[in-house]
This record gives sequence, C-alpha cells and structure tokens, in this order.
Amino acid sequence: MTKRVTSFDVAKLAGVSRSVVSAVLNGTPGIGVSEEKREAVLKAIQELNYQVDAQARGMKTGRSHCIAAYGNVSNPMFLQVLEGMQGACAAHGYHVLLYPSSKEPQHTIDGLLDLYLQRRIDGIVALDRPHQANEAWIRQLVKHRLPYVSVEGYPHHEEVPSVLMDYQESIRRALDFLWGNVGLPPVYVEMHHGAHTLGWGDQQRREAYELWMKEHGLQPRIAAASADLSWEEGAEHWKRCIQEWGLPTAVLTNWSRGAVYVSRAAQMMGVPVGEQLHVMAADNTKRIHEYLYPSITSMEVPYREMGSAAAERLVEYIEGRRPYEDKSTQWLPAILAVRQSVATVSS
Amino acid sequence: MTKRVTSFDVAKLAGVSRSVVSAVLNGTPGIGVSEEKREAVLKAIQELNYQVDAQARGMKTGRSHCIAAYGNVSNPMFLQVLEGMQGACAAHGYHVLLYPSSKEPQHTIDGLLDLYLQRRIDGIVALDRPHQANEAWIRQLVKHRLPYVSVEGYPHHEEVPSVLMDYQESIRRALDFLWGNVGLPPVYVEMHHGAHTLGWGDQQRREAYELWMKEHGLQPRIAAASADLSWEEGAEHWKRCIQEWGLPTAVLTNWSRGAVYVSRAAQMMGVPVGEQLHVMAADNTKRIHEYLYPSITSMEVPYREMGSAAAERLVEYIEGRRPYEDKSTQWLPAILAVRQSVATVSS
DNA sequence: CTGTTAGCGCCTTCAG
DNA sequence: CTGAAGGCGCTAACAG
Repeated sequence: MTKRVTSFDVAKLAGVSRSVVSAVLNGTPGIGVSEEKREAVLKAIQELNYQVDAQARGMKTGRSHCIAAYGNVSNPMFLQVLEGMQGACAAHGYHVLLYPSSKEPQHTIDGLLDLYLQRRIDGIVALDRPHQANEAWIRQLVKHRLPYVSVEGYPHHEEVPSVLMDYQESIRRALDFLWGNVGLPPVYVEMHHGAHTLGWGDQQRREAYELWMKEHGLQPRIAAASADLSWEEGAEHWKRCIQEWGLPTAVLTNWSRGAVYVSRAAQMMGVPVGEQLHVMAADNTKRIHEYLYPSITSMEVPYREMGSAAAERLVEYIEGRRPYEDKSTQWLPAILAVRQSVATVSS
Repeated sequence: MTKRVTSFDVAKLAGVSRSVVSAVLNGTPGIGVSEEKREAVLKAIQELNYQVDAQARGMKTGRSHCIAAYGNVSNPMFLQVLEGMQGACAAHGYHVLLYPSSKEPQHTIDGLLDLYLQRRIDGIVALDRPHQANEAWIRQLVKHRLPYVSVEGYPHHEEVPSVLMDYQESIRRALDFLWGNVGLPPVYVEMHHGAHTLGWGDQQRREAYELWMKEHGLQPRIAAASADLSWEEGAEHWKRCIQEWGLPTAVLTNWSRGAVYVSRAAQMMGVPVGEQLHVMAADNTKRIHEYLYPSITSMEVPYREMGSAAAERLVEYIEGRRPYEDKSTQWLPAILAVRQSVATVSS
C-alpha cells in the first residue's frame, strides 16, 4: 500500500510552490512559469507517478468530467452508442457513467437529475427516450440547465437537442442502390407490431418509399405484415407474397427481421436469394449477418456515430462552446452495408 | 438556474447544526439524534431537494462509489455483464464507469490504474482479460491494493479473484438433458479458430464430454471443425458429417455457431431438426435465436449473473467485508434454455 | 445528545 | 514570477 501522492509532494520534490504545480498541470493562462521550473515539475510528476485527485479538483471546479449514458441495457444497439460516446469522451477527457433506464424505483428518471445535482455528472446522453409524458421532466432539465442530448428521440422538439438518422435519405439511398444494381421496381415490406402503429421513423421510411417510386414513375407496392406471427404462419404468408410479386423481384424491408423472413421463405421455395430475389433491409443486421446465408444487404443505423456525435455535442454544451439555447437537431446519414442478398453490378 | 443547496441550508431550515445533518444522512453509528430533529432534517432535505455533493463527500471519505467496468465494447456479451454489474451496484449505491479495452494510447490498461489513483473509481470488474503478459500489471494492482475482480478470466490464479462459469458442469447438464430427452448417444462438435488451439473453457468442455461418455459406457464421437471455412465448404463438411453419424442422432456443439451450421446443413438435406436430428449448443445463442428456425436449445453462459456476482464481490472488498487476501474463484452454473432444436419428453 | 472545529486536496486570488 | 491564504462542501473527532 503506497501512500497517496499529493501536489504538495510534487512541489517539494520540484522545489516550487503548489500553485506552480497547479499552473503547470492546468496550463493556466496568464500565469508564466519559467521553462526550467516547468520541466522540474513535470519530472517530479513522472517520478512520483502523481495523479490529480479527481474529487478534489471536481469540488473546486464544479465539474466531474463524467457524463451519463441513459439507456436500455438489454438493447444490443445501446452498446454501439456507448462505444461511440466512449470514443468522443475519451478525446475530451471525459468519462462515461452508465445509467440504465428501468422501472426499478431506485433507477427512475429522476435519479438522473439527482446525479447532476450531486455533481456526479456534467450532462446526459440519452438513447431511450423517456416517455411521452415526460414534458414535466424536460422542464426540470431546462430549469436546472442540465446539458442533455438525445439519440434517436424527439425530432423537432423545441427543448431537446437530438441526434438522429435521416430515415428518408436512408430509404432513398437504399432504393437507388437496389435500382442501380438489379433494375427492378422494389416492393416495400413494412413490418410492425400488433395494432398497426408505426413509429416516426417507419412513417418517414414509408413516405420516402412512396415518393421515390412516384419520382421514378413506378407503382408503389407495399406489403405490411405483423412481426408477431408464428413461424409457420409467417412462412405461409411470405411464400404467398413472393408468388404474388412474381420473379425476379427486388424487396426492401423496413426491419431486418422482415428481410430474414422473406429470404427464408424464398429458400424454402427453392428461389435463389441474391439472384432471382433480391432482398435488402433498411435497418441493422450487423449483429446477426454472420449467422445468415445469404447475409443481408442493408442500410445500417449509424449508432456508433450517433453516440459519438451526441457526446461531442454534449461536451460543447458543458464547456460553454455551444449556447445552451441551441436545441437544433442533427441528422446523420445511414451506412450502406453491401452483402450477399442483392446481386451487384461490378462497375 | 437554481443555486446549489448545501447541507448548511438544510441545517438552517431544520434548526440544527451541520453535523447533525451529516449524521442523519449517513446514519452514523454511535451518534444519537433525537427523533424530532431527525424528522426536521428529513423534511428540510425534502423541501429543498437537497442532494449531497458527491465530490465533496468523496474527497472526505476517499471513496468515489464508482467502479470501473473494463471490457470490449464491441462484444455484445459485455452488455449483459454490464447489466448484471449495474443491478448489483445500484443495490449498494455504486455507479458503473465504462472503461473500454482498446489499443488506443489514451485507453491503455494503465489508464485504469490511474483512474484509481485519481480516486475516480474504487475498484474494477474486468471482462476482458488483459494479456497474458500482464503479470507485471497484476503486481501493480496488488501493490496498490486495488480491488479487482475478473469475469471469465484467470481460473486458479493466485492473485486475481475471478467469477467463472462451471464449464464442466455445463456440459454434464447439457448431456444429461439430451440423453434424458432423446436417449441417443450425443456426438460432440468442437469448433475452433485457425490453428487448433482451444481455450481453457473449451478444453474443460471436451474433457467433461469424454468423461461423461465414459461414465455412461458410450463411445465418444468428436467432430472438430474450423470456424473459418467458407459457407460452401462448411455446408459440404456438415452434410458429410451428418451422413456419417447416421440418423436419428443427437449433437452437442461447443459454440452456438456450430449448432447453427449443423442445423442448416440438416435442413438442406431435408432432415427435420428437432425430430431426426437433435442439436444443442453449449454456448449462448440468446441474441440470435429469434432469427433462427428451429431455435437452438443451449446452455447459456450466465453473463448477467457473472457481472452481478463480480460487482457484489468487488463491493465486499471495497467496504472491507471481505479481506483483500481472499482471491478465491467463484463458479456459477450455466443456464439451460430449452428451445426447438431438441425434442423434449413432456414429463 | 449537540455544537464547534479541523482538515480532505485542489485551485485561485492576492500580496510580495 | 513566486509564496501565502482562503475556501469549495462535507465528515469525523472532540469538546461542551
């Protein structure tokens, strides 16, 4: 057990006063330190392996250099957001504190605000959007001027800056890709849960599809389907669809799961995917494509990039480089991942 | 922007001294506070929405109430460990700081030690095991008496307490399950990467398989296969294997991927999986089984539970409830997930 | 049982 | 350019 090394020890070894050590460490502007003293301090720091006490510093400065990542820990996509946040934070000397969204009393959304009030965090990046009802909570944020950036939530909200994927653009690019490579008018498969209520993103997607088809003088063909069918029901359903569509054909699905289902049905019918039937998803298949054959071409939601952008922006707020009043939404492009389920024209 | 509320404000409102506030907050033992004062303090805290300044407290106590989660942010399993850690930490008033393992200079393993020296964290739970070479680093840990618990690493290490799954037991239970339900001598499929070097866990699995077969008077049948084959090569390989094994048969694979391959090959041959061919994996399929048909029965590595156990234990070290010298290994049982790829005997 | 006091380690004046 | 001093908000030890 080595005893804690303080700035006092460093000062003593370097033969200077503690304020000089501090000045060297923080590069305090407007305070001159002679080059030799500076060297001496640095050397002493090295020698003693001195580390600034984060708590003491934080207490002084009022900053913890930590930001909270609020999200659903059982959602695999969250990990990608974390990865992005992490990168951006590290670059700015910040750390990421995990704060899961959950129903447990000890982890309500209020806890997040408390964390800020406790000065444990300097701001929040949220993946999970707190319920609609949380206008009240948002008012709290604003009241305390708590820096907050939302990932994939609240497009066009007055009070919450967000980072989102450009859904419409992603569909346009997907369709361009399909059209350019296989030259067939794409069918749009729209998966949904239970009562046919589409999320905002899926509405955008559909709209973009319809527009694109119109612009190309093509008749939109949309096949809606519940994601809650049993495997057997689903298989029947998709086989029927494929027959209706005729072959060859191109399919774009809103969710990757849809692409998997269609692809599977085609294989059961002996239709070669990537030759007679071209399938593409407008959502992430990243984590599963190694288990699939053929693997599915898709437009990936850039979760990592979104996390990174959100953290970057949060730090700007925290460090006052961006005014708190700037609540603009930031749009990121989707990422095209070319895989096996669509035949490609070699250029 | 509301001004910061301090214990001073609370004391004033409640009409007591600051030390009383502190005593109430921390339930300081051996210090009596009359019930009415106590109430008054609590009421004042409520009223002012007072939150203790974590940094000030930390500075005083020398504890940050944060622990670092060290691991590979692009490994989906890491998220489950985080989930477990999170739960255990929350229960003890700790927070989780993310610290990714990576090659970037700003995020070396040394940074973790620095974090501790900075008093930013009180201890570490590691999923990624720092390279073999890191005996030197481990000595550092011990020198500073840094609380450290490893998940899935260092079985039987002298200096590092670990939480691991009981691989042998998991295989025994898998075989019991297969045997009990389909009554066929299971073939063991052993996937590996490149040069045939098995990890410790896979060695344990194989050993357990051989032992179990012997105990049951059965002839072990092991099919080793590289995970690096192309899809076409793999498909051919597995079809041949299935023919060799004959039908009906039962198969246990060390990795879930093996189970997927065998299952796929069987389907291509028109062999009904879950009827003529029973497949089970000794590794997690959790994140993918909704994309598979039939879904794969498996013994899941209890990542969440391991994270939880590790954090729990770490807190014991931190709070001195477990002596730092106790470096014993903790074994957790695998979790049986019954799905479609094995026919089950209804009891 | 209560109130006072002395730091924790750092940063930031303010005089020298 | 340097040294001394004050205080951030809290806890713990010590008097009353």
